[in-house]
Amino acid sequence: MARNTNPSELRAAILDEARECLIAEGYLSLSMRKIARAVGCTATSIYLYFQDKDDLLHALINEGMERLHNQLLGSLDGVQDPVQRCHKLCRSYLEFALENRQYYEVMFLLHPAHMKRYPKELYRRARRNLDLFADALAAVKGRPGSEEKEDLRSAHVIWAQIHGAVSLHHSQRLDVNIDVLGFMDAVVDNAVGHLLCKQDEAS
Amino acid sequence: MARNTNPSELRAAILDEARECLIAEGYLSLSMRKIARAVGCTATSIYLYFQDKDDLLHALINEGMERLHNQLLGSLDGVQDPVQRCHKLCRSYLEFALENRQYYEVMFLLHPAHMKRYPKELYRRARRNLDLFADALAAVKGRPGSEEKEDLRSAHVIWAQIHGAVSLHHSQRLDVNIDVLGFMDAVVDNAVGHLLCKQDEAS
Amino acid sequence: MARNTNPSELRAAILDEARECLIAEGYLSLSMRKIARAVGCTATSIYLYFQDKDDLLHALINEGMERLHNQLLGSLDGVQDPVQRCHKLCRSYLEFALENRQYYEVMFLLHPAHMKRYPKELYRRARRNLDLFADALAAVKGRPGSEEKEDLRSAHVIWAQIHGAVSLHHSQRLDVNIDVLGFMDAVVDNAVGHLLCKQDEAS
Amino acid sequence: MARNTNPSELRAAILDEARECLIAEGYLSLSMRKIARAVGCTATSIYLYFQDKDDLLHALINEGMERLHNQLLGSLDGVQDPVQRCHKLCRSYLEFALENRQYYEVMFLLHPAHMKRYPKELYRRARRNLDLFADALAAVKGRPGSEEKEDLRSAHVIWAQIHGAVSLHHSQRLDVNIDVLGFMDAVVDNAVGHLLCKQDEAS
DNA sequence: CATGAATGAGCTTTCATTCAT
DNA sequence: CATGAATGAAAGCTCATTCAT
Repeated sequence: MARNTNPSELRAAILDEARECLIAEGYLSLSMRKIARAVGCTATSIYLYFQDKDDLLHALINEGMERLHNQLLGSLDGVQDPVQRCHKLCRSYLEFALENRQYYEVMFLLHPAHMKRYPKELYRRARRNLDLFADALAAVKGRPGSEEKEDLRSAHVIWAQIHGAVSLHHSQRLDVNIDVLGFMDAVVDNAVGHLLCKQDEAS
Repeated sequence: MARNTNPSELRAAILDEARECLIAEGYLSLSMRKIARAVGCTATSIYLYFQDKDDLLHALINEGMERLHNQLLGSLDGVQDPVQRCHKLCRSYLEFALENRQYYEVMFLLHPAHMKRYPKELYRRARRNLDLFADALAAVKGRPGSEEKEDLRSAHVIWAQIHGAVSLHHSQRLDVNIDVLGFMDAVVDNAVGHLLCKQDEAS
Repeated sequence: MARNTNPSELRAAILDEARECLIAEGYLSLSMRKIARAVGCTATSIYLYFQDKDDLLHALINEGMERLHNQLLGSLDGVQDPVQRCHKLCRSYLEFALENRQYYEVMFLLHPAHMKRYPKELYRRARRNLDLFADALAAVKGRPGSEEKEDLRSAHVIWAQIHGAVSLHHSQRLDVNIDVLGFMDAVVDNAVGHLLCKQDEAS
Repeated sequence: MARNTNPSELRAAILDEARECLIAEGYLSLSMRKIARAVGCTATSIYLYFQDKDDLLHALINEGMERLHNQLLGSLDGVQDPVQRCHKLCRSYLEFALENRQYYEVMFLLHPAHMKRYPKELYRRARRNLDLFADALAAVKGRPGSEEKEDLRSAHVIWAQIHGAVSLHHSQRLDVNIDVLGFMDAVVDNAVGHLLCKQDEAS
């Protein structure tokens, strides 16, 4: 495992293990040494591929964003109805968040003070996930891409709704009397349902 | 500053500084030594007032919950209309969250794995804040206190919406093109508006 | 428990608790704070009765020496035969050692570097325990008190034999295949038996 | 001294200093920091060579056991007479103990509660030292290796005798009027002499 | 006689990072 | 491309002790 033929294989291995560590033990226990031990190389070697811990984290986040993007795209496969598409996106995002807790936390929750600023070019790619939501919303309203600002804001509102539910769940702030699955259903309904409601009003 | 005239002044000062440290660097870098340095006492002294780090955090959370409760209660003063009351609660909660990021993070974001279990009796007091929302919702539906479970869930949905918005903002995940205040308005509208919408349907 | 009527009751209580702590958790965990907590007074109060931790330890050792002395004396009650008396002393010492492990360690094992020099006047009292052995040995040889040096040395030899057995047992260095009780019997036999053996030779 | 030419020099230096610290202040005050300071490296560096404090202690014990073993073996060189061999072993052990108090304490006095369990494979090597005694005793009785249990016990009795003398000396519990060398002679005589005495009886 | 407040030094251990090779 | 050695800072916490009251 230690000696790889392909030179960039090690980089991949490091990312893999870092992800595993992250998912298994959380950000707090994510240490260069542990990753190195798991990969089978020295801690120093990691610095050959990543400037520092933050750089590694950024790569990790980026990877997560790609995965999320693919999952979101996949969820839209063959779905035509605009409202349905919104629904699918929410569901898909929710699933990703619930299945990748620690990952999700680094991606969307980690306090900026603990990380260097996320680089612009990476951010641009990450933004595509939000755009999926915005586009879907625009489609619902029948005007593809126009009035971007409003769609972007609406996307943020929906995002906030789901993100809030996820993060309350992750940090175990939900009351014990709440049935989690039912709650999540209600959350998605509220996020998307409101849209229709608003639309009905408009029409 | 070391020797305070008032005996419990130091305790208050520690709590204050702990809050400051939290806002400045987040939970992960909250250290007893840093707090002590900021306060102007030794780390050991902190242990005179708090059993350990977790105890200090619990005190912080509790303090925040009390403040929030008072603020929420205050916001309802003289407001009769049930829907208006919901609106007020949301606004008030939002204001608190935005103005007290330092508190807010420990109160609602800090992962339990990083902290001893929050003591039951403190939790019971904290729960009152959620109850305010649930009660207001019940009032909207015209059936005071009945169907508690559904009201509790609805309260959670609203809470998730606002909490999500706040936490995205705090962790600086909101797109730069988003006008924060406008976004927050939209969030509250969505949280409460949906209620009405649903009610209209029902009627 | 905290407020005693008799002023010197507290001193006694401190010693009692210190002994308990010592027996229960060993020297390493013996802390002024713990003792104070157990007694129900503040750590500061201990300093009213004992100059410092070493002073307290000395008092503790002294107490132990007195107890041992009484136990040794008691064991001789009604026993006339000189050799029997030697035997009884050994047995009695052994019992004390086995039943008061942590106590015993402080009395006879604690590294001098961890304690101020044991005060002369206390030492003199402690010496009486050895004297009991030396006197008994002298009696065996039929010459009461004469040739003190040789008797003192012999007493030390016997003492070393038993102390060695006890201390190997306490620090769990005895092989698992050794039956402890049988071993201790053999040890006492060896300590005393040799005496007789030597005497037989002499006669 | 920080950067050593020979890579494993530091490891040796650490062990050396640890031993020195032990003799100077005893186990209780043995601290990684102190060792590091004495060696001239940082405390962190110690962790490059030893997993933790216990690991360091185990290494120290092991080293001591090996040395003792070699010394015991050496003392038997060319000695044929069984009783003489017993005598030599005792003398040799005694010399080791007196000349290596630093080792000796960790090896035979340190309470297990203060240390991780001594690893089995190391213990097996350490046991060889006791076996030397047991074998020598069996030889005296003319039955090589048989009746192991009894020989093992006798070995323990002798061991206890010498160990007791040594440990009283180390912890400075011997009376000032005792001539140490003479005392030690008497101790060895007692340990071995008794054997012969017993044997004479038997014959 | 007794306390409450405070200190400073100490502990073991982990961390991200660097540098010479 | 990769390593082994080393560092300095920091963490949470406990300790014996002092001092003013």
